[in-house]
Amino acid sequence: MLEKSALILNSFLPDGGPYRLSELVARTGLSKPTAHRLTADLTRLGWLERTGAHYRLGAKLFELGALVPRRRDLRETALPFLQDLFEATHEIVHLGVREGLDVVYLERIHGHNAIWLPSRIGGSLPLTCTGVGKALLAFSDAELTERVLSQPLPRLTPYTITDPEQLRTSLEQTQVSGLAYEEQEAAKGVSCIAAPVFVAGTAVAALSVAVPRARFRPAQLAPAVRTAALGLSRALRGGTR
Amino acid sequence: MLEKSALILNSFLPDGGPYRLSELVARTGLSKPTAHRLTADLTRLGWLERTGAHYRLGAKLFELGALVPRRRDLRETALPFLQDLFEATHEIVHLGVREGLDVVYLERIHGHNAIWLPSRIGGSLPLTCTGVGKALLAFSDAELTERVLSQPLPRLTPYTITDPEQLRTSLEQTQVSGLAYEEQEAAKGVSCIAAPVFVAGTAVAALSVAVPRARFRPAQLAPAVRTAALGLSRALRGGTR
DNA sequence: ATCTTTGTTCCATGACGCGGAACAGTGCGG
DNA sequence: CCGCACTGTTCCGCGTCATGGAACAAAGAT
Repeated sequence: MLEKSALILNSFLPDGGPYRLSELVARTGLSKPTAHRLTADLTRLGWLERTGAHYRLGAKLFELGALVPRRRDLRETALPFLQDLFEATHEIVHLGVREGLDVVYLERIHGHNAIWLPSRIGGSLPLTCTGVGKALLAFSDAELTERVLSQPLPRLTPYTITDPEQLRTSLEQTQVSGLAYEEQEAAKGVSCIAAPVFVAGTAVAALSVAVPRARFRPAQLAPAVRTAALGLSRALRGGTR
Repeated sequence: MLEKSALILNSFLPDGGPYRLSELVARTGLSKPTAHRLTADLTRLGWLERTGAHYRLGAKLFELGALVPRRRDLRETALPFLQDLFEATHEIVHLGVREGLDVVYLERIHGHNAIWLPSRIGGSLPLTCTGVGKALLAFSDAELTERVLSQPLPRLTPYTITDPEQLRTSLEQTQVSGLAYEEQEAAKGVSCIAAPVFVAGTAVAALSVAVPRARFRPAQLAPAVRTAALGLSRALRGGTR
């Protein structure tokens, strides 16, 4: 019952629908009457919304999701630093954390005419081909790095690094510089520079700036990203101090 | 089963816990074994998280909540305008929509040393004592206004307007000016100016700037808020045009 | 050390979730 | 205009699994 409801709701990942009843049946493997009854129940609870034949995730989930402490608290204290970074660069700014072998984005702010990127708030991407992901991976347990490098590296663009050794040297470079670079590995034509956020010696998050390749100027961006990451690290350590 | 799970999750509103099992039992009215079993199930699904004796809302809800189309789409197209408004003012910027007799906040951005406000992303406040709420109410059906005015107006501060006639004239003023003012009605020491966002003649959202009373300069803020609201209106109407 | 509160396990009962099947509504193509 | 295919909805008998009282264990409190 609960598990079947979770099947339905999870079938909206990663892009949120909308889906018709028969599509949900196909995606979940539930029987038609069961899916029908459950979608009706979920709609009454506000977890789904129905317009005509189309089901979408419901507003109640938005309210609950915004309260999730592990996400909300970090996002809240990070926001001023993300704003600083945006104001300094006027490029797309990300905040992300690690979840298993993926990065989950907690925040993503941008201005007008923002270029397309696969990153979404609440969405996940591989650690291996994103700026935020590489910053997190470079400062995680060596054990995790080995696990990631030992399996095939997912490819998002023709420029995605899929050779483990090449990725390893890239990670080693960020370990010495404290900055992760990513060039067209997640989206064609866009490069990215990221820095980890440390609390008690472990990288708990990372933030990044994504820039169209044409106007990618690492020398300008690096100090801004590093400054924001250090500021956030300090804020997380010391409370409001 | 589903309903009881919803009882548990909803009992985390409005501030997200954490709660112990016995607190959840008290908040939901469920029996102890049932609550125990359901929290275990919800934890397996990632809808709750447990650290020691404390339950919190889980990361899966954050992922699902971020996908809710009715919230995500509006937030996404509004963000650049909210950034403009923040950059112009460096004060707390809100985006909200109406949900019943409340306003629900979709976005809330701020810088360092932000003052305290009761508004939270995903949280709701009365339409009657918030800038965003008054902007929405002033441009809704007269029927809704009458319904709101006919019942006792909730009070958040000593300055909250609780006299229906006083609120009515305030709403009439915003109808002619296109701007809603709120002075210490939601939080002591903070004033707010808001403007509605129109699509096809109806106010679908509103955005606002909240400012410490000491440096509240309406003449500076009004054009910025109005400009952002008009820009967002146009963007919602015309797509990317 | 005793009492109180909280968390966990067990189990007999029966409520209700389940899905096959049959029906109704919708849209498409001939 | 009619039939066909598909989707959505209702029905209902079966059997599963959720339910909560009770008893037990663990953790604080006095």
